[in-house]
Amino acid sequence: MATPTIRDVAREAGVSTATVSYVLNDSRRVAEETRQRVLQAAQRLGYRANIIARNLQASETRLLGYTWRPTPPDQFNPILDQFLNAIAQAAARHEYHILTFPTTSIEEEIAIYREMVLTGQVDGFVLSNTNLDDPRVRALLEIGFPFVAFGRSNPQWDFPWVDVDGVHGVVLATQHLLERGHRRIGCLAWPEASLTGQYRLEGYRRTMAEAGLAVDPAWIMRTENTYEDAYRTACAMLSLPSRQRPSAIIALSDLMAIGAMNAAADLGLEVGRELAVVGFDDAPVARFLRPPLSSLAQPIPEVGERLATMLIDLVNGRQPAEPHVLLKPTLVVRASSAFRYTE
Amino acid sequence: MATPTIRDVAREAGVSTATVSYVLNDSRRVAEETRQRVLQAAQRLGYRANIIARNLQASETRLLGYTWRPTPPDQFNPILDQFLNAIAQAAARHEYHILTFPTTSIEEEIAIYREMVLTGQVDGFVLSNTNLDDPRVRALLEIGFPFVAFGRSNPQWDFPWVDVDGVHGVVLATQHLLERGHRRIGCLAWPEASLTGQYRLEGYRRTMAEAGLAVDPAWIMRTENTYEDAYRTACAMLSLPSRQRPSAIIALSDLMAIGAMNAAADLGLEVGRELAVVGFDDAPVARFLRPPLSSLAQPIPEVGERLATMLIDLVNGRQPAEPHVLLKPTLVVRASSAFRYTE
DNA sequence: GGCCATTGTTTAAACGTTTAACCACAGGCC
DNA sequence: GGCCTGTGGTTAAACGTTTAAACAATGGCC
Repeated sequence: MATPTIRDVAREAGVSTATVSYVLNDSRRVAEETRQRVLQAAQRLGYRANIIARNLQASETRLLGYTWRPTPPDQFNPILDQFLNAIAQAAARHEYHILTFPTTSIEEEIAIYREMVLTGQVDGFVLSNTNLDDPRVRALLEIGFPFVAFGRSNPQWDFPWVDVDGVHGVVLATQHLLERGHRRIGCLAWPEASLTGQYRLEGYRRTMAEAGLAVDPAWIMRTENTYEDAYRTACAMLSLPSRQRPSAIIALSDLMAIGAMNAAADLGLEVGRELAVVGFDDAPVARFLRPPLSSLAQPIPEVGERLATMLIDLVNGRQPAEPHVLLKPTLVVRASSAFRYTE
Repeated sequence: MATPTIRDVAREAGVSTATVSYVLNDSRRVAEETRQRVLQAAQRLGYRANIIARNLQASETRLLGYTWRPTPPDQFNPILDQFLNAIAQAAARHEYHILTFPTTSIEEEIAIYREMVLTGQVDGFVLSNTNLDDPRVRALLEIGFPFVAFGRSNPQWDFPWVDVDGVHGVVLATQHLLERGHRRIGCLAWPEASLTGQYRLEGYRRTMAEAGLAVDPAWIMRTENTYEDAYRTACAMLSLPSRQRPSAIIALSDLMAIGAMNAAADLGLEVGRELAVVGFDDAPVARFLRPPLSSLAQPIPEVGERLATMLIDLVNGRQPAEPHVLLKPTLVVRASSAFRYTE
């Protein structure tokens, strides 16, 4: 009843364990007749090689570690599901699996990385949500352990990453709004410390400049990525005198976009007619909002796919073909910004 | 530079590997002086026992497997984040970790379970989203491998599960609506095949019966758990003649509740004044909707916590103290149903 | 017939732990 | 002095693979 080992198969086939291993892994020439005997014996016993034993021998785990901070109740994580799935799927294709573990702070996260490296629990790590001078990146570079990151960190540091081009995304959004007739466009941005926030804001600034439009400083307001903050800040922006008030708002996340939409509604402004709103992330719920929210969709499946294969390359000592990948988001236009705006 | 093994520590401390192991695991009396020498040697070398080797020796993996179907684009998964975190956290407390892997169908899922059991890749499984006569439950019972399920399946089958009491949840919701003056209450339900759907609907039926109210068959409409279906179905329900039309709708999920809210809006009915809507799951977005959506919150952290500890008990051959746990959801009342209704 | 190459198989070490079984020694007791 | 007990340590097997190295048998060639 206990699961059969390679020894059982060897006995059953009247052959040594080495031969069994060679047959099953196709790693050496074996006489056809013997081959068949072994295969049949394995089949009969329902034998499958034990993974831990194999891993010990190969001194690898075929596990990739991933952790993320649990989402606080005033936010939501629109991509975890897709992201996790994408990396797990790509990993599975190479017979790797994802090991998830919870962490509550960056410090704890780093401590656990160290511990896992030392105990040999995983072969590499996937980081997400990196920031400027991210201490996790620094730590892993210093340890010299394989990892890849969803997001950039410090141009000086050489490590493999995949990121979504925030500049390009917001350029698309801004151009789209300009096309629809908007001239006063506001941006609900993140604190300056956020690298992702910097890129996205840059897209806005650049496009406005190229269009020859001056940006009123009151049109750029920074807040934390929470609904409440975004709501309050949008209220402030929309309470500007009517000649100064933006007719369109780009929010750096869908969560904040929802805050803006609700602020507008509470101030008696109709989103989709008097005010345009565009978000970022294309959260599943964006389609279901009233009006449906335009948003920048990140190619999360491809991000995950690329990260996983890059990491597997690294783990196996291969230099990834493209260690820095910048993918383009696509703008999904919905009713919140589809209308033509006229003064 | 290579990570040190127990042999290195033994050499460094001038002692055998057995002694090192005994000291580090506190599994036998060792003279204090030797103990210190070993501890210091280990410290000096930064030694940590290799997990794979330990696992091979103990023939365990300290991994718990979990898989879920990626959410299709017309739905969302409001609890994955929390759930995964809860089980990972509880598991970590006992030095277990979660292994995630993707599957695209129930059949594939079962095949992978079989494979993982045979190759000894995990010590047990966490199932979620179980249904009546769930084939996964049947397969794992037949294999005789440790698992726990979030959700019930077949009263005849004896297996450990944790579930949220759907009957009680919808009883709460229905009572709440009755209290606010509603008499014609509709229910957006799931296809009959859904066990969870059966329980929830039962809560509605029971409460209506206890209140002595006859349920018009047109008030119960079944659809798949998608936004589009829910929207269409809600339109149908709200297009009933005004004396027959429900003044309140209980939807079996927040996704469907959103469909109902939008249907109402499109038919010119004001949710929160003319129509009450209550959902189920308390998705993060429920708070941000307009009006904010009342919903039944599932105690997901506790579900995950219980499941993980139950599974770890099982894996270690202990009978879980409570193998069947039914937790109560709580009703979160928000503006979508807080108002008092009068004809 | 001796030598060599080729083919097919086995032997045994290795991966890094844990742990049962054994051993050495000291002290106490008769 | 012999025996027993307790203490503190070591030896070696085991977990289940993979794989380098050794070995045996066969056939071809000079």
